[in-house]
Amino acid sequence: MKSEATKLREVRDGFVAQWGVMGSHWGINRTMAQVHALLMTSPDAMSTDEVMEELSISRGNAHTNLKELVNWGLLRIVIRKGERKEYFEAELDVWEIFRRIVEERKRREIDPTLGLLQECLSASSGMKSAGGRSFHEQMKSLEEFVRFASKMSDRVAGMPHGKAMQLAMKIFG
Amino acid sequence: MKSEATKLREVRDGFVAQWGVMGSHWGINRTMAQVHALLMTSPDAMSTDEVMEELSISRGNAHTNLKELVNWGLLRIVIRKGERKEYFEAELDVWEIFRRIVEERKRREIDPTLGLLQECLSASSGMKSAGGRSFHEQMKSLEEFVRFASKMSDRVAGMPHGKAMQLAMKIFG
DNA sequence: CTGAACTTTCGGTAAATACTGAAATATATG
DNA sequence: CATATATTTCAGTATTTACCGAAAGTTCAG
Repeated sequence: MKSEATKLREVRDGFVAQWGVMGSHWGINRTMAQVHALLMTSPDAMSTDEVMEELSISRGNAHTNLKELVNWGLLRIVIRKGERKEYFEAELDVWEIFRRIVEERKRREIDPTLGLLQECLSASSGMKSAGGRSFHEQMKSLEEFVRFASKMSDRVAGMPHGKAMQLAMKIFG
Repeated sequence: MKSEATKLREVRDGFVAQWGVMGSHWGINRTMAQVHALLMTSPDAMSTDEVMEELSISRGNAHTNLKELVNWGLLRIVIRKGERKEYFEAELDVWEIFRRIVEERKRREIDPTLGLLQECLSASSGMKSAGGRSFHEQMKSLEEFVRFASKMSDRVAGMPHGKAMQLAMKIFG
């Protein structure tokens, strides 16, 4: 009979591996997603060496991805007194995780897109030809929409969990 | 002095190229994003050959990406009477574009994630150890949240443009 | 200041992904 | 059914992205 600890290790390893696959299906580095999954399901903070060991990856790789996750705000660095090593612990609150991801994706995806659209918008303003005007119109609708989406995602991600749930109820009701 | 047609060609080429860069920054094939940009700003439907020509890409590449965009529901195939070639035209309505993208990303990103979480949830239910129970709890919060997000994105993407705007006003108000 | 503990960087390499070009297949026309 | 026209597939190749491991850099205690 399999011990509970063994079973847990198996299930957790499966989770880590699959979360990595998911990650790569939505444009996130596989290893980064695995590190995140590992720490989200770790009872304790882990050091770079422990992460290397657990995932069988190199120091450089572990380092890069841990730091990237810190940049995303999904991991925190913690220091244990009397030790010089850095340990990493995951943000566990799902709403907080969601907010960080929305914020980061907005910064990386939405904001630069908006910039591009605004350039095209002004570069094509005042064009007289049919082609020029229809291009301008299309840029205008896109720019309006993306600007709007940007504002909305700020709003939602800025809400505390409770407020967001209230709002959600309105949508369902 | 530069003619308006020349200027338009420049601006549009810039848009197509940059839209491609954007795409690759959010996990979408660069070429696919370029093809999409090209057709969104084309006054007329285009054939595979015209797309190849315009973007200087091979037939196979053009074909694959055009068909993929049709799968996403972002392009339609149109047939001109008296001709055997297929032409492609883009969906131009921004709300419609948004809905298609949300739907597709949900199908690819959210649904499989939910499946994984549900497996981990049931595999860890009833565990007695501290580690087992905290793993189960974490899976539970994630599963609840993702299931909820899934439902919300269905709701929003299922709304007609007008309804969605009304709702948006509530959030701002 | 010196050495040990730990972190960061980076050139070379491996793996994954996208693209080409041509052949194979399908479809319409006479 | 023969031919021309158009679409689809795919093996080989090119490009991009991720990873390793060792060396360089940093920090801190003694």
